[in-house]
Amino acid sequence: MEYNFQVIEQKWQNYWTKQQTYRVEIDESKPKYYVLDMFPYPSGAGLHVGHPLGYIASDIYSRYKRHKGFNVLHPMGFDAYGLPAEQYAIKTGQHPAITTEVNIKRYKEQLGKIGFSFDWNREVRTSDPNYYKWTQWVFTKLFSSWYSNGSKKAESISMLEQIFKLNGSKKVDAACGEVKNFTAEEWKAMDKYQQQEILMNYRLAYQSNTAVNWCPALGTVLANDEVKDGLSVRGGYPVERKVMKQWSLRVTAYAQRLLDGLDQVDWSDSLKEMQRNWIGKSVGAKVFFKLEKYNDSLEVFTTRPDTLYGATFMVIAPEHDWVNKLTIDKQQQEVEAYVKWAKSRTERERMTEVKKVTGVFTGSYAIHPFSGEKIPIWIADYVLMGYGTGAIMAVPAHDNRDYAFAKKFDIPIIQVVSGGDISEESYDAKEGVLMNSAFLNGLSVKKAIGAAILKITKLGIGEKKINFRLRDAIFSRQRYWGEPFPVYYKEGMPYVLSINDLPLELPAVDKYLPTEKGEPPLARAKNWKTKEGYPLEVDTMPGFAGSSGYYLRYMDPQNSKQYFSPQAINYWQDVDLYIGGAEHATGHLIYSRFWNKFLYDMGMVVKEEPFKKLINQGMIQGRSSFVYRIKGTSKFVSFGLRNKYDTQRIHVDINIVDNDILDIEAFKKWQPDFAEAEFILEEGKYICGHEVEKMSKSLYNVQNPDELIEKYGADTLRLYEMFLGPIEQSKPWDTKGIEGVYRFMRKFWKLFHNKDNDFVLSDEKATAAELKVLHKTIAKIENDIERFSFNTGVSAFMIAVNELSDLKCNKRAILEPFSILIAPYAPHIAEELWSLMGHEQSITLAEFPVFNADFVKENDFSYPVSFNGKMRFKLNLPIDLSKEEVEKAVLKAEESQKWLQGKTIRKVIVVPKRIVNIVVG
RNA sequence: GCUCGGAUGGUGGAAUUGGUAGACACGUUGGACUUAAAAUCCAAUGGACAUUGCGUCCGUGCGGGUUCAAGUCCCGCUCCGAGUACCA
Repeated sequence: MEYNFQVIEQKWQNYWTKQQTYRVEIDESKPKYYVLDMFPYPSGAGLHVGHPLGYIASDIYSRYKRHKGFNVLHPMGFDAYGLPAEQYAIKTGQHPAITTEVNIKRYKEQLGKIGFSFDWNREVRTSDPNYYKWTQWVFTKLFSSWYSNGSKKAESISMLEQIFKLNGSKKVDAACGEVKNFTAEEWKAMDKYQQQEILMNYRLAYQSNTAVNWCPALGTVLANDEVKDGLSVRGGYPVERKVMKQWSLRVTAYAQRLLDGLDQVDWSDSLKEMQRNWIGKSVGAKVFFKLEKYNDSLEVFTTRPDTLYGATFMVIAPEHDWVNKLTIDKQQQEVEAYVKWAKSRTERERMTEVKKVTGVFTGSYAIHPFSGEKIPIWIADYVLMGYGTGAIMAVPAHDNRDYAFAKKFDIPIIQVVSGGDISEESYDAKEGVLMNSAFLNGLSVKKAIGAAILKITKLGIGEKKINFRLRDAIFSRQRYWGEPFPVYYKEGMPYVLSINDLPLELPAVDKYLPTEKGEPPLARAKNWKTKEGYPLEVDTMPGFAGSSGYYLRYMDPQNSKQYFSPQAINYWQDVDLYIGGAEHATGHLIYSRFWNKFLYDMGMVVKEEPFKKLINQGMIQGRSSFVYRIKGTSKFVSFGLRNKYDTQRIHVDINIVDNDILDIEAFKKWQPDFAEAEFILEEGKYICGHEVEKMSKSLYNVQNPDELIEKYGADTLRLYEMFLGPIEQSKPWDTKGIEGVYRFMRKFWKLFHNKDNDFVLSDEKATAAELKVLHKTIAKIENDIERFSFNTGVSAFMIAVNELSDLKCNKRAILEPFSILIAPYAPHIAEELWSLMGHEQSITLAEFPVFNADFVKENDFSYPVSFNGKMRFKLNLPIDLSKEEVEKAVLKAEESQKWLQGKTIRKVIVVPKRIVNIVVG
């Protein structure tokens, strides 16, 4: 039989489905291994060749681990909530669930054709009530928890209520919002409403007033990238900063643990660094500056308490609570105008116009805590309300932003650290010796920081403080297509539903738009209230809600009583290998870790970090093709001649270009405009130009996997995607090279077949040469898979098949183990050959061949002999010669004489089994 | 600006610990087979010089350095990619 991949692949895909080959259950007799892919959002466009890259790699690894005796959990599911389906629903009125269902079906078909070893019994979809029941449930748990800095973990709110009842708030060290201290008596005297208000400041899922980009015309909150120049990208309506009541998750409570956990995981340095920057820990001090006119102090955060004597002014953010309090009458108008202007700017604008220095004087002064001098308080939008206290002490000599501000508004600049020329620019480095700083003079920066903190602590005007850049995650969306919050309101206070009332299913609505009053779409639902008649929350959860804990649900996906059973978590523990795109570095991968740490505190999961090893697959870029039209004509000129004319470069569909040569007839048919096209050719061909760009429909460079599978088969596609290059590297897709892999597949097939294409294997004993090829390859493949070097693995197969072909080897003793080696990469052909060899069970169950070093032992080593570092010739020598013997043999060798002639030997370096280098002069 | 990656033939890439640079493919060229094409097979293929052969020199973004030996280590640059952005 010919290598008929279409028949073979169909046959085995059916077999796997029918036999449930990849179904996996807890099996205490085997070690577990959990391989996870980042689950996809099922978009309407389907998969392109870039999507399966990571899935193929993880599939190879999963299959390999199975051959190695592991019980492998390798599931797949869908991140099914998302904006595109909702937008489509708004446009067409079709329920997003229907769109999503259709898209998922298409995704599963496409995935099925590539031959993945997913256990589809464990599929999860975030939009499935049986799944989001547990997303909602975790939310209720977060709502009922607070974070104790003392025990460094989440504790229950009822415990906190007990503490308040007994001791008041004084001794509670919690990650919380701003709360005024109260005594036990005061607590007991409060009414339920007041108590709930206070508890809200402690909950890990809490409601607070948060500034958002509100677009009244669209009736929704927009993300930063949905706003441009103060207008909505969609529709161009005005957008304003508005404070709204929003649910948030107190991710910041876990900042330190999120940072510490990075030391325990096997992730790339760049990814860990990204997370560290995102968490943004900075160590410094909080310092209170007394106000001149009030018996009150302004709190600031600084990382440079050593430069306190250089503080010549203070700045508060335009949103700061004390703007009114600090503004004197004379400045009133100016301040109001400035604050209004600052508020009209979106965060994005403020970011992009970094260089613009703006600000206004309040007219008030603070008192310098050390020198007692008056220093002016300004308002400027380079100070952000969201970080630190929204107020700073400005040290223009040693901070470039303060410097620019002081220069513009003519504020004194006092140098307090030696080094740098203050007349030109600020000196920000943390190096030098203190000056102009009274008791700190002469100290190094490092020592001065300590001394300054000691002093402010003694004076009771501040203390050491750690700040994080990380912000709590806003968890509310005014959208339809997301998880409903399991929350109802009683007398205006939010309460969560009990587990018996979950899932709270997404209700039907007549339209997927906000109401006329500007409420979110859920407000349109009929009877959107509890049994008791209390109104339910109308916001929904964001995209990252469902993806934060999906890896846990795969462990026990059908459990209707629990998120997952204790047996399941005790067996599967955590994800051993996680493969996905780097775009989730700071979103999903922070939220998931937070989610997991919370569940860890609850005693529900057994590992504090969910993802042991993580690999970021690179992007597959497109390779666009171009034609060159002479401007104003319908004449097209070939690539090499394009500079002789005034041309316009036009993207052309890569499907009508082969090896940069344009299919002219297909081009004419491609678009009506080109039907009458004329061509100026080179050597009778139209050569296209090319460039690497992102893969996109609009650039006509999208390669769809279905077409390639149709033409070459899934095994070839799998091999080729791996052969393209290292998994973590971005690389252009180029269909050309797939032919080489396809040739290899047929060559491999031919090893098992004679000239007439009959399946023939010999049972003769394998020769030493054949065994050497096999075992060399076993070692190489094993090593390459273990270090995730899948591209070199493919070339090792090619080398082995080339060598076995040269040896005319068709021996079962070699080809049987070889089939197992290749099975993780090319499972269909491996199954087919395996069954032709007479096996009745799937090759999936076969044990990985064991490497035997005896078969690859060499008697000789071909020494490269260098003179002054330049390789001149090779000399075959017995492998066990000593250094001295090698040296002797090399110097005696005929080829050496030419290089030694008339020279003195200065040194001879012999590295056994590596190299010989002779230094002559 | 800051942080993290990266740069090797015409192309994708290999070289795992400092030890033969360019594995394996693609493409190209030539040849075999064929009426012809496809498929297949064989050979050549980093550059320059020399081609009568042995060959010789140069070569991993650029400039230095360490070393018997550098694609790999160190210092200084250039360019490209990703992330982030007034974080006090």
